[in-house]
Amino acid sequence: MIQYKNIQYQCSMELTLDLIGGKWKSLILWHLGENTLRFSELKRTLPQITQKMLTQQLRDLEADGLVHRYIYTQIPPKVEYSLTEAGKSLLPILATLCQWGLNYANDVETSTKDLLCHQSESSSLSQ
Amino acid sequence: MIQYKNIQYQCSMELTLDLIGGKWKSLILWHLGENTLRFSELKRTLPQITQKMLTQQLRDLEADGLVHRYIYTQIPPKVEYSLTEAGKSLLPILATLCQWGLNYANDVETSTKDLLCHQSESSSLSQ
DNA sequence: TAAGGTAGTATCCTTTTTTATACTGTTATG
DNA sequence: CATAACAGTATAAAAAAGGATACTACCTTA
Repeated sequence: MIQYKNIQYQCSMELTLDLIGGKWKSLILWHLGENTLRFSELKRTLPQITQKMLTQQLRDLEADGLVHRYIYTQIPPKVEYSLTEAGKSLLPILATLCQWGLNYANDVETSTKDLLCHQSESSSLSQ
Repeated sequence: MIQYKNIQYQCSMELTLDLIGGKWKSLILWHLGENTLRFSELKRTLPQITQKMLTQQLRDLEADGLVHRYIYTQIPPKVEYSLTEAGKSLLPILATLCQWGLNYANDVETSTKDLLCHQSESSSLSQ
């Protein structure tokens, strides 16, 4: 049992999911791990995300103290996003998750190839 | 760039998220890490989840080879869920995530207390 | 006969998430 | 003047996720 922002969690996993779950947050954190990035740079790094989503997720991450937002008061506007210490502390875990996905896909790929040896036409992506 | 089930991922993090993202999957995996569980036991472990969601997520996890489903052909029905090797390989990472959430909440709790000592009106993040 | 446990489906509905589109205001460039 | 880049907002709509309820089929117990 753990509490954060007036929410009770039976398991700290649920808390973790609230902080970094969803389609974009861990991806954003991951890409900010390499560099400090401006809004538009981040947008280009994640071409699929919409401006609204990017703004929203960054605001959430900022409110949870995982991302820092630095506004240069200049024109045209310049805003830089970087990881806080808390955000940085997640990087090794995200790296492990990334690597796990890679290994997983390779293992499946390999065992799929074994199967494909017995099939006549293997490459089409019928969908 | 990585591929799985005819989907292209720019980053293996996205693949990982497809496999274990969402509100329930990592929670289910986490609870199955301790024991093999029957459907109804799992349901009691996660009281908030509906039968439909539990069934759906378990089917997804099974299709991705993370969970094994063993049906006893008996009446009343008995179905046991357990982690596959791939599922088990995730446990250490989930444990780390869990621990990270715990540390995070404790740190925030502590620093919030510090702040409150000095604080009459300083907290508003006007924006 | 009725209720309860088992592991689900089926259907409809609500909520949340995500997307699409248009728009703001400033400066610089052509 | 028109366009583009910047960092967003606002609004509406679509899609996905999640929830509520009822239902199946079988057996056991009362």
